[in-house]
Amino acid sequence: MPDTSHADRRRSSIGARRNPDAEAAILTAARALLAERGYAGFSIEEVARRAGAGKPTIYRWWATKADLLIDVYAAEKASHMALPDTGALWSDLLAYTRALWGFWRDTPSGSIFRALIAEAQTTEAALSALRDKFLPDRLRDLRHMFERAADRSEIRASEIDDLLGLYIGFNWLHLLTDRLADDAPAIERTARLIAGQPPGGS
Amino acid sequence: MPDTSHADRRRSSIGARRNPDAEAAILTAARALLAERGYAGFSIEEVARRAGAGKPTIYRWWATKADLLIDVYAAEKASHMALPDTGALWSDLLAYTRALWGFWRDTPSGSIFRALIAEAQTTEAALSALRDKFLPDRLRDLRHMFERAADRSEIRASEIDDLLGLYIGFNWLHLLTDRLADDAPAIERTARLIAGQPPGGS
DNA sequence: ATATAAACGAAACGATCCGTTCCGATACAG
DNA sequence: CTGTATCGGAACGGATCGTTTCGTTTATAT
Repeated sequence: MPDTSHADRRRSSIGARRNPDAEAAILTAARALLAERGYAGFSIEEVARRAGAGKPTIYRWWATKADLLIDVYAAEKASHMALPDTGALWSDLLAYTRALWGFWRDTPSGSIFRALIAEAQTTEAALSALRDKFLPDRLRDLRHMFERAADRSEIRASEIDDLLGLYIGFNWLHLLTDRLADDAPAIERTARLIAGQPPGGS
Repeated sequence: MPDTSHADRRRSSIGARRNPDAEAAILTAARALLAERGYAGFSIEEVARRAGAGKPTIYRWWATKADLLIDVYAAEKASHMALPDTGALWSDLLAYTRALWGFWRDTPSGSIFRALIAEAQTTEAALSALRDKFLPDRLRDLRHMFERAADRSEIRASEIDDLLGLYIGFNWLHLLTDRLADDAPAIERTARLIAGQPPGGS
C-alpha cells in the first residue's frame, strides 16, 4: 500500500513548468489536514510543511485559500454520490439525506464544505464560488429527484425550486451546527414534510 | 476630588465589580467595527483599541469571540425585531421573514450573524455557543409562532420542531449566500409551503 | 479607619500564521 | 549553451492571538 501521507524526499523543479507531483502532494496534504483537524487547524503553513513544499509554490498556483479548498473539493468529488430513485420523493429524500450526512461525516468533504462556507463569509471570491458554482451544481443534481416527483404528481412543478431551497437549507443547518448524527426519525419526518406526505403513511 | 464635569480620558475601575461603561464601550466598538469592515476586519485587538479598553477586560467577560458576537447581536436584535401575530402562520412567516431579512440587510446584524456562523466553523467553543446558547434562544422566540398555529390546528404539534428547522435553514441559506433581496414572491411561496397553505389561497 | 478583593487599562510575552521576497538548484525549451 | 520558469528553503515584517505582569482605582468587609 502506497503511503501518501508523508512528504517525499526533496522534490525539486522539473523545469520551467508545473510539477504534478508537487500539486498532488499539496492537494493530498490539504485533504488530510482538513480530515484531521477541520477548518480550525487548516493553514497554508501546515499544508506546505506536510506536503514538503515551499509556501511560494502554493501561492504560485492558488492565489487564495478558497482556491485551494475548491481544488481539494473537486478532487474529492471523485467519490460522488449517486441519486436514489425509489419511486417516491419522501423515500428518495430519506435515502439521499442519510447518504449525504454519512458522506459529510466519514470523509473530509464535510469539513471542506464547512470551510468553504466559512471562507465565503470572509472573502468575496469564495462567496461567488460557493453561490455561483457549488450551489448550482448541487441544485442541478437534486433537481432531477424533485422533477421526477413532479412527474408523478407528488408535488407541483411550481414548487420545485422552493422545496429545493428548503431541503438545502435543512442540510446546511445540520452541517454548520455539527448535528449530522444519523437521526433517522428526524430525517424521516423532515423528508415527509418536504415531500408533502402525511406522518405514518408509507 | 472626583471630576464629574466631564469624562476622563482613561476609564478605570469602579470597584470590585463590572464597569458598565467598559461593557458598553466594548459592545459599541464591536458593533461599529463589524458594520464598517465585516467579519474580515474584526479582531479583539481592534475592538480593544477602539473601546479604549484593555484586552484582559474583554477576555475577562467574554471567553471567546463568539460570546462577544452573541452579545452584540442580542443587543441589536432586542431593539429591532418583534414577533408578528397576524392570526395565520403563513402570514406570520411572511411578515417575520421580510422583517428579518431587512434587519439583516439594514443593520450590522447580518454581518454579525454571518461572523458568528463562520466563527463556529473554526472554533469548537464558538460552535457550542452557537448551537447550545444562541440557537435555542432564537428557536424559543419563533416557537411561539408555530405553537399558536398548532393551537389553531393549522399544523400538527408534532411537526413544530421540524418545521422550525426547515424555516431556520431557509433563512440561513439566504443569509450565507448573500441573497437577502426582498424577493417577496419567493418568501411568500416558502411561507405557504412551511405553513402548509395551498398556493393562491388566502 | 483600614485591609481585602476585584476590576480597570497598559504593556509586553511567546506563539502562530499571513503573504512576500530573497536564494541556489534544477531541468526543459529553443 | 542560454534562457526561463519551476522547485524548496529560509527569512522578513506585520497582524493577531490568548496570557501574564504591573500599578491604579474603588466598593465592601472588618
